[in-house]
Amino acid sequence: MTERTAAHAGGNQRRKRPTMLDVAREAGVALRTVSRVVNNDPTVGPELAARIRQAILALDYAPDEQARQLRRGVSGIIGAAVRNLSDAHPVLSSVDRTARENRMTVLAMSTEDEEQRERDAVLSMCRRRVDGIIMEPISTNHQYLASEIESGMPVVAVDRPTGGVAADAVLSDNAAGIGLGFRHLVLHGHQRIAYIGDQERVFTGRERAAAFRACTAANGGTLEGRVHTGVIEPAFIAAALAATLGGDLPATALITGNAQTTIEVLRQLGSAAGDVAIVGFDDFLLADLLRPGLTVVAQDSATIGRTAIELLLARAADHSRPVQTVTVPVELIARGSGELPPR
Amino acid sequence: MTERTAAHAGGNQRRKRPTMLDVAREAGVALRTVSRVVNNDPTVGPELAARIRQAILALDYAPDEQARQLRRGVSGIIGAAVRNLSDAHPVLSSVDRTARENRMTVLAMSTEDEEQRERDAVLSMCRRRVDGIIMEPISTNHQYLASEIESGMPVVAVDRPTGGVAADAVLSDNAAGIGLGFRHLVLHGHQRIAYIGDQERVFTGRERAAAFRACTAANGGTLEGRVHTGVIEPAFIAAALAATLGGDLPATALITGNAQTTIEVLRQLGSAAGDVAIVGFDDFLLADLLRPGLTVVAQDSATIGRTAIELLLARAADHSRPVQTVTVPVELIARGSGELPPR
DNA sequence: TTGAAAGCGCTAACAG
DNA sequence: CTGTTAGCGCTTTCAA
Repeated sequence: MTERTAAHAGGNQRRKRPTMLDVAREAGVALRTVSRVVNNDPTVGPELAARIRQAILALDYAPDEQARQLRRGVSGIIGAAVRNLSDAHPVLSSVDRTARENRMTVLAMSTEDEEQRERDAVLSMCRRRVDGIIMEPISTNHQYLASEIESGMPVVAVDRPTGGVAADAVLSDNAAGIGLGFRHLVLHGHQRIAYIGDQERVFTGRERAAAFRACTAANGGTLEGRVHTGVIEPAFIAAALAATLGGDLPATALITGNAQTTIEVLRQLGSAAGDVAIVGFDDFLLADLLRPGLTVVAQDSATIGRTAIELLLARAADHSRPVQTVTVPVELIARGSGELPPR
Repeated sequence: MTERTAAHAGGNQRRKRPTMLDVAREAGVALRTVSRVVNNDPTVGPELAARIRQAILALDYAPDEQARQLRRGVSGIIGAAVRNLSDAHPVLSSVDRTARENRMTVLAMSTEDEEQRERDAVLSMCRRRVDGIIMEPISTNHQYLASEIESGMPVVAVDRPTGGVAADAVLSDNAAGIGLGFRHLVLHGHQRIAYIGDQERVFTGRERAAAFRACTAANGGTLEGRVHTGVIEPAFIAAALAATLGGDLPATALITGNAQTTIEVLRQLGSAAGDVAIVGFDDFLLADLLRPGLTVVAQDSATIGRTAIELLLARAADHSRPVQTVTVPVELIARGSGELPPR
């Protein structure tokens, strides 16, 4: 690591920031009048307004949002507690876009899938008096939010519902997604289909596994050795793969319950990935560049993010509106891996 | 999209949030004393402190960070203006982690590679009085930040330097990275190596293209038709690929200047990707799952993010310290595509 | 050790 | 149309 050091900092002499009062003095008017101009209040004489605007430019004045918002009681900030900031996070991106369309900015904090972190993040957002919170719940119990919600903090859960308190939520249609994948595989000749996915104490893991069981039963298949749920780790995936692909009647097709599972499965299958049909839940970048291309059940992140903001703003506008859960459709994208015939 | 609506919102009756004064009254003490307890000031009698803490719990009081920070003059927030929030953004993740280690939170805004958006984002962060700003510059001129920097706002540029104002910066060693890739390909027998990358008005595009030219020259090769820089779009990539891989003496190896270029190149090459050796600048998720695995020059995002925060905090602590540019080493990761022999 | 009072920078009643 | 006067919820001199 190389460090190149310049002669000196530009702003050695730290200039004091001008306040609204400075502008008022500069323009020879009262504080209130400056405030009016800053807020585009039309009830200011045109020449006075011009003089004030000139003073603003001369002093290079910019209003202090923190102070303004303390006074007005709104922050213009929406908090987003998401699982992580590093992986592709299309929902966060959509939230950000929609927030900006509504002249709000997003304060994102990552929970790293830890309950404690979720709690810290969300409560710190509350203390910062954000105008609302969008969260991907990690905990299953959100009692700690009860008093905040009661105080009028809009909270919208995304991907999973909250537990213990009523809050608006935006969820993907997990059951339909599994159904899509399952039927797709059956249509391509598969009868022995297995499922590998997240632990069932996680909401999505539970919903998807249940849907898979229902599909299998409806299709007249056996469930024995076909459903593997657990913490996504190499060892678990290895065991699940051995169990499903080994034996007398190995599965000819696999449904993987989320992106993390899919990726680990592909990694472990290596060049054998072409031997078994795969439909993955969740789309991800580069899934189309794999060979075979990965067939996925894709969530509609854009709609999810937009809907979350809409629910949040609706609740902020009307605190007594009924709590709502919106289910967003998913879509199957065929790219090759899900169309492989049984072998 | 299905909407399920519950009977009624929990918090129909919006409860007023308790203030510090409420706590003081509840505990029968002065406001100041509550403040002391909240800030862990040891000069409070133990039993009084206990009584106050009890009142805090009873009222479920949480201090208003916005007010506290207005008064103290710090916000506890670091602004991060990054190119986007959706793609994997390892630097943002590292910034977030390091910020939290320093008890600060990150306000991330995306610039979407637009100069106007960068300006809006950064100036809005300034108005919010964040404690410092980390930015991936899009513009080449940052005069608009001069007065803010002069007022003491710490600004750290990441990936590219600022223009027109002196600010700390953290950059990857672009020249070394290109050198690593180039030598790696030469070592594997390549003499006709081409470069496809970002337009040269972008700092990194310029640095990497220049380094590639220097390497080629030092290696005694021709530059004719070997360097293609432009806005990364399918048409540009198609033209570049046609030019480098067609003709009498087609290139046998490719260096791609950034992740976006690499991905588009791979997409267009399709199954022909195994015919030409490729070293990509920038690592990305799943690069190891491609076949052949993608050989990359990887930036050290963790170090970049951590260093950015460190520079920011150092400047916040000492506004007259010299401006510094830190160059972070890169690393070549061989996965197959860069080890293909010429053909 | 505790308390009263004065602001941080701004907006919002209410007069003139 | 403009100015005066109170605060938003908190920290911080400065006395007691």
